[in-house]
Amino acid sequence: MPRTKQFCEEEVLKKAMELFWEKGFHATSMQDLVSHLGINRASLYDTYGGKEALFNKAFDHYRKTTGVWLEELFRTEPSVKLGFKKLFETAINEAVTDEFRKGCFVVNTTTELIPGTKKMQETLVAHKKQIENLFIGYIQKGIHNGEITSSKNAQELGLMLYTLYNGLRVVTKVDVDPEKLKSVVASSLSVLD
Amino acid sequence: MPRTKQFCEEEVLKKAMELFWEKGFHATSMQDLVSHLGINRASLYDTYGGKEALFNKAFDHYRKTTGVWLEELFRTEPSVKLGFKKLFETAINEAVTDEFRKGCFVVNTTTELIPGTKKMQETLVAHKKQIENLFIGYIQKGIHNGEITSSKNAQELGLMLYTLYNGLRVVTKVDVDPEKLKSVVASSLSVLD
DNA sequence: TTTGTAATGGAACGAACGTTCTAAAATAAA
DNA sequence: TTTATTTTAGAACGTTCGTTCCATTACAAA
Repeated sequence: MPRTKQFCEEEVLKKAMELFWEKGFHATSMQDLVSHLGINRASLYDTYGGKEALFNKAFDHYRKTTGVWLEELFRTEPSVKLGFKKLFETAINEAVTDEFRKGCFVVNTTTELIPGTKKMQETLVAHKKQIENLFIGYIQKGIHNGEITSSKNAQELGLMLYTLYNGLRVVTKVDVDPEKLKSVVASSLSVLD
Repeated sequence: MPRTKQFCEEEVLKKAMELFWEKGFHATSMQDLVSHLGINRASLYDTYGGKEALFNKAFDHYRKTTGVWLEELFRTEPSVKLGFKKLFETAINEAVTDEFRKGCFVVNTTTELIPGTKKMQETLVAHKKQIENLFIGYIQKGIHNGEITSSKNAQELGLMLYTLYNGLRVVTKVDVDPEKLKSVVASSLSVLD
């Protein structure tokens, strides 16, 4: 009696994510989505609900995949300084590579939907806390390792690097000079010495 | 024969600026503007052109006023480190004070309209260059003064502080802990030592 | 092969969009 | 006061918005 789905929910969600990521919530129309997702308008509403519900699902998908990626990076890279270097340089390389200059979906959503969307604000507060804690935990690991001087304040360093990361995601939307930015990253990470 | 205007163009522009600043380009409707500017719809079109033209004028107004303010700050504050401290802490205090959490109009516009608006992209590239050069020039002044070690790279420091500033404008839209952020700023500015 | 659900294309909905227009009211200059 | 222009309120334009609905087609399970 139950039937098998004839399209892959996650693949469609990924396409929706990329569209919202590139154009933002308000500038992306349902017609845009219908045109690009490869499924019918009615199926879209049946499976994901309306525009806002789809956006939230797409946003969650982004958080999940990038979160998993970041945890993996921090888990497998023993050198904290190198781990952060990889994170920042990945962002730079993404900016150079991505022909659409989408930037960071979280940053874009933060500046577009705050103020105004209370629910999203809560999500973004939770997200900030989550990523900040990942940063802080990783730095603490470095302190325990002896890689980072134990006199350093992990919380402060974490917030600083998180802030810098957000800034990087903004300035690289305007223009990218990978060499300059990488040297900025390198010298910024000297706060960990 | 020529008549005097019956409303203050700049005051109206300022109101438009605040609306676009808070809600962004796409989420601000002409009806919103008509409702808040205090002038008639027809006058709005006559004086400022359409929505896009009004947005551009409002955006230029923001650039101009903040640019003047920043130049004044850098011109009158002889201690470079203190000047940057004031700049960053002003952003933090603004985030605490502003009930609407508008953030930075330039950052908001960057993430909303890139990619997609070629003309705006060019404006934002010019803006980045302008502010970066202000940063760099100020740092160079500090190097000449002897406040900053002459071995430092002014360009790199400028770009770093500009990036951090952009990041600050993003993270403070999500939530604000002024004390934590001020200590982050303080320790970040130790790169100038 | 039959059966019931999934997916489709496309029409249709009311609402809101940016913009234009008109005719009346207000007001500064002559 | 007369005159010329600005400002006004509001209707109206065609378009697009998000959403719903329906008849048809496609297809997996029985």
